Amino acid sequence: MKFSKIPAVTITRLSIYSRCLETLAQEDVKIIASDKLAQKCGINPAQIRKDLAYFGEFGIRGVGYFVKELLFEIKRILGLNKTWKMALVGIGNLGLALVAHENFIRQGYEFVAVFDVDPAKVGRRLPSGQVIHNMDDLDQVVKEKGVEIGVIATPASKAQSAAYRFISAGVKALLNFAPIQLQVPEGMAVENVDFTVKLDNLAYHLTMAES
Amino acid sequence: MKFSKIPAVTITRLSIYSRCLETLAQEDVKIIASDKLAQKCGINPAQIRKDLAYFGEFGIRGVGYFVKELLFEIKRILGLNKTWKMALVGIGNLGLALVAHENFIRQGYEFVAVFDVDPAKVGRRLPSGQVIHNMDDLDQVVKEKGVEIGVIATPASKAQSAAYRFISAGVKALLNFAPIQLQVPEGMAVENVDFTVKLDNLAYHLTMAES
DNA sequence: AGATATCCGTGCAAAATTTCACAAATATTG
DNA sequence: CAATATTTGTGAAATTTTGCACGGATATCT
Repeated sequence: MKFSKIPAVTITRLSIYSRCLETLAQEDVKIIASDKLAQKCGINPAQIRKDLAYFGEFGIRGVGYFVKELLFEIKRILGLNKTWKMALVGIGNLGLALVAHENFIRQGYEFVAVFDVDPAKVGRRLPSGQVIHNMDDLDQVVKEKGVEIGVIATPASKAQSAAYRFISAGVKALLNFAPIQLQVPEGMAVENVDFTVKLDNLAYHLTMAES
Repeated sequence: MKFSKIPAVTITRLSIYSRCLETLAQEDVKIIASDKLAQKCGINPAQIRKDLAYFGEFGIRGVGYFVKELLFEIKRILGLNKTWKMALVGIGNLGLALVAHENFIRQGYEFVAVFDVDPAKVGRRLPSGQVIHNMDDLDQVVKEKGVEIGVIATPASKAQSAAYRFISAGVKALLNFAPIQLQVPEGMAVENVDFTVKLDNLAYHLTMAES
């Protein structure tokens, strides 16, 4: 299938389009042209049409795209017509904030289990309802609850071992907040959310702009 | 100035190299070849050499790179030989977690001020020491404290107005956690940290892998 | 209804990025 | 010290990604 032929950046942009379209739908905009959508996203209009062309024809020439229809199609393509089950490892400041983040649910992502190594934390119940499990139970809990995405919010030093746990429990997708490059087997999907890398980009920009 | 000729991805990779090198330095590794470093970063070795070549010659043929020296040079290039002053808008779960995140300080980033619109929060002091300011004082506080990077951790609906505040206070770099495309004038640097876009990538990957 | 305007889908060219492959420099071995 | 082994820096090729520009389809206006 086409899977491997579609650039990762295209998928990232689809996600951005879907967000823009959601806003437009809320504003009760019915139809939008690629030019207008492009402007909102800060992207070239031809790029949008190209991205969509990988998956089919969703627009009407001389008219544009029906907002709701296109939104639906993009969500279908991305696989957002279901709720994805996530498990979190690392109940620190960041972990807590993530679990409490109500955006996830709205977007179709749900934390069905949380884990920590700290015996003092294990057994406690979070405000959002989840009981903190021991890491040793990860394999079992992941299988019981049907976890599909593993989220790692541990310190860098513990991230790789958390990843191994998820891998051996059969989880195929990881969202990693630890500032480290995870080693994973072929076929795993790993996405890194890395504040400091982004900050470094800003620092560089500021430094260059000065000189 | 070469600034505009250097790809953004190169800067991102430099940041990743610096992290790997820091680990190596801690492990007391003195010298490393581009092949080994590449393996650690999951990047092509020629890519590393090309990236570095934009800025000079840092290696020794037949030998490799001195870990500490290369680390120092990369940090200098990125502008990390100083502490950058940040201000945060939005003291929700995420905002609190960010301020508490001790990694930032270690990496040379410091929150010197925090803001929120909620009158109930304004005036309170965070565990990390900062007093929560009113948004109306942003301009003044930013100038007093010499804020260089604005961090936006508000809901999407408030993010653009927070950005405007920073912009008119003269801040030239923004780190945006809100799931929205900020509109900013020419010359501003904006980096988005976007969990849901990353999750959407994972969802797509999992969906494709099934079929 | 014909003329004009809008806007999608897409072939193709341009630009950007990655990767290869090798000369040049350094180190090591016999 | 010559021969062999490493490993960088880099020109050139290969690949990927972006953007232009236009045919074709739809709508609107006179």
